[in-house]
Amino acid sequence: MLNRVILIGRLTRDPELRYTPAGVAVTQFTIAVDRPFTSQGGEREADFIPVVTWRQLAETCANYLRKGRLTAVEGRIQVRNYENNEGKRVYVTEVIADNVRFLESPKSDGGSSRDESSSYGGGSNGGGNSGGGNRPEPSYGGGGGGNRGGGQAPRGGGSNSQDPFSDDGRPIDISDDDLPF
Amino acid sequence: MLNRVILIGRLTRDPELRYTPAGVAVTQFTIAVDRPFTSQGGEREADFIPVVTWRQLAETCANYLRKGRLTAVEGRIQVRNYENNEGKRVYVTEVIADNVRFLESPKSDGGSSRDESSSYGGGSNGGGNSGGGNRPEPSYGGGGGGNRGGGQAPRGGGSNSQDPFSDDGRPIDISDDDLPF
Amino acid sequence: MLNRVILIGRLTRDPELRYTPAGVAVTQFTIAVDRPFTSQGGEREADFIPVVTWRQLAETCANYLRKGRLTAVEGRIQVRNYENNEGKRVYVTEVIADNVRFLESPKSDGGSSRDESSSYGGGSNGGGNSGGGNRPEPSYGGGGGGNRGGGQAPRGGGSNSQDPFSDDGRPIDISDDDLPF
Amino acid sequence: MLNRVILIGRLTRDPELRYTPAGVAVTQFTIAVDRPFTSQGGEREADFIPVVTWRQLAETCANYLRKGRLTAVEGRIQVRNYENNEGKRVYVTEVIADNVRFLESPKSDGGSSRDESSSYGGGSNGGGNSGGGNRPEPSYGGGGGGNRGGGQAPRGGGSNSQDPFSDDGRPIDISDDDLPF
DNA sequence: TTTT
DNA sequence: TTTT
Repeated sequence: MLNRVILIGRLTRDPELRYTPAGVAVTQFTIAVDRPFTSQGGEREADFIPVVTWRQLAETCANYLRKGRLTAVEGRIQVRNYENNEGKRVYVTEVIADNVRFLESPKSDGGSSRDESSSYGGGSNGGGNSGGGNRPEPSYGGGGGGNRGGGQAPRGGGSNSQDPFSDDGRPIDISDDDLPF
Repeated sequence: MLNRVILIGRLTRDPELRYTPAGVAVTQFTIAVDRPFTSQGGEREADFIPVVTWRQLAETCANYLRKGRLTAVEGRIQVRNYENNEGKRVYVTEVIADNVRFLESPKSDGGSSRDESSSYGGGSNGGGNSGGGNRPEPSYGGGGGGNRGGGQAPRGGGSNSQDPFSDDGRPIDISDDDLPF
Repeated sequence: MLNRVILIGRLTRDPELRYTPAGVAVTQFTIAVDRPFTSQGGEREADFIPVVTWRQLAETCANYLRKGRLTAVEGRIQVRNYENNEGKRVYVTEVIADNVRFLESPKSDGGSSRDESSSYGGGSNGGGNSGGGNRPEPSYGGGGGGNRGGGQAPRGGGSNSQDPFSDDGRPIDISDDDLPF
Repeated sequence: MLNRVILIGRLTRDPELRYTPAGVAVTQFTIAVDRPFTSQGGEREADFIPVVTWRQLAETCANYLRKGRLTAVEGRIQVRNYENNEGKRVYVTEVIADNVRFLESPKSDGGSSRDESSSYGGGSNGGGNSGGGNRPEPSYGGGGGGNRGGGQAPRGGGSNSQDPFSDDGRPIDISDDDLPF
């Protein structure tokens, strides 16, 4: 009846934008959220939490988020399941985001995104607010918005039995005929 | 850096209380949270979200929560992983709760409460931890409290490579020598 | 950039439904939320938090919420201000709800709302989902939904300088020419 | 029974640290949170939300937060009231924070960081609580932690009937010798 | 002005 | 009285 999640953490990789066969944008990324305590060995551990965004928000995320960027995510927990190729049911837990806030401006202007991401807050921060190469930046430095009560994993017409995110690379094999948003 | 979850839903089963070898109480249950929209076929689906509580809160939950009961859970998302017996890494996502609120009072167990038991195919609470009726109830009808910034899955001294919740039945195979709380 | 509130508590009074001059429904109520600790004297205190809902959600709340009812509210904090009749600026903090969940069914069917609130989980639960007297009930026993990113206090065309909730009784003195939702 | 708030916004001023007569640290600040929509006139408005922190967290906030800094706040809504000097009851709504995250590092104020200083009219934080430059910074760029279920208005020995923030006055006398990180 |  |  109520399902709300708020996370602040850093992207572990650049986001992945795909399109469903019907052309709906889906972006997937993982954010690392440090745990509020240290482990036995005194190390700070993190939880790596998969996030999914849909439609307009998916495209904004794909455009503006990059590996290492500090990000706030608001959404709900979704648990979907599918049968893998060994006939075993696999459960996948993701945060379906309806609001994403970019807490860091890109700043870098010189390098590739590899450069940027390898630094993790370090690296050359030089050069004002100017843009990272070829992408437009949101005026506010914030972003997000979204389709609340809406965003969700599309349920395949016939087969829900495949992980839409398992076959990286090409258009995902899901149907989106009647997405409820 | 920030990781907060709030859920309201109903227990899919009676909670399971166990103890680590060092005697720390752990309770696991799953709550079903209806999605805020209907599926293609017009059915209302739900997410089944695993919840873990520790220590005092674990014992309170084991005492007062029952299958079908409407419950609010506050906590954080934790993603742990272990290697299964086929040598494959398995990821488990759970909500580590630090606050649980009992939104329904037990009402009686003798008979009249048809209404109550009809939710969730209820009825026989047989086996396991159950045994309705013989437990004290919290005066307020609420519950919870907890160890924030604390609760977490204990990380085994030597082997983290086993799902502590996979072998239902006997004392779980985890070490808790230095639980950080 | 992010503003989210989740509350569970009980209505201190029946909700008040009004309409703006342009016919937009607004419902105001206060929920009492017990504090997670006791006061000096060992008494359990509560915060009394004003909640505002708009449009469809306002009407649903007016129809189904009653004094004493346990309720979950999701929304954002809004601080508005106006100048009172002594020329002094007054600040009003409210939760603008976009999701409200009814955690208790009405149950009573005979009596007044006084009767209702005194029962508290008691009373006859008989007869499935059947309705409390003269009002339709939501099928699920839940309710809510709403206009996220939307709901907000309408800002008066000319004068924002009056508390829209101060003169109980008749149509509120606010303009809603271009409510952004 | 449940009361949780999460905010991300910017400090409108430097935080104010004080001590209760019994020596408990209290820090107050306001964060501006942009609304998720624009007003009639197309302007982006904000809510200005007062935040209170206690004890260790108060001192950390006083040490590391500054006007303009992007900050995440987690806590609960508290509504207190007192009688003002005209004998009228005044209601004050604040967020009592138990977790504060510093989303922007100070970066330095000495020289190189053009980028940084240009964004906030940086540099001289003149007067008040400031003292730029001479404080250690948290290694992670994050901060916070706190006393959950704890943070609360200290209950004065005799009179609770006074606004602890009413006697604004002069610079406060704090030490930061033993920062917790 | 407050709910249970 | 407000931040960017």
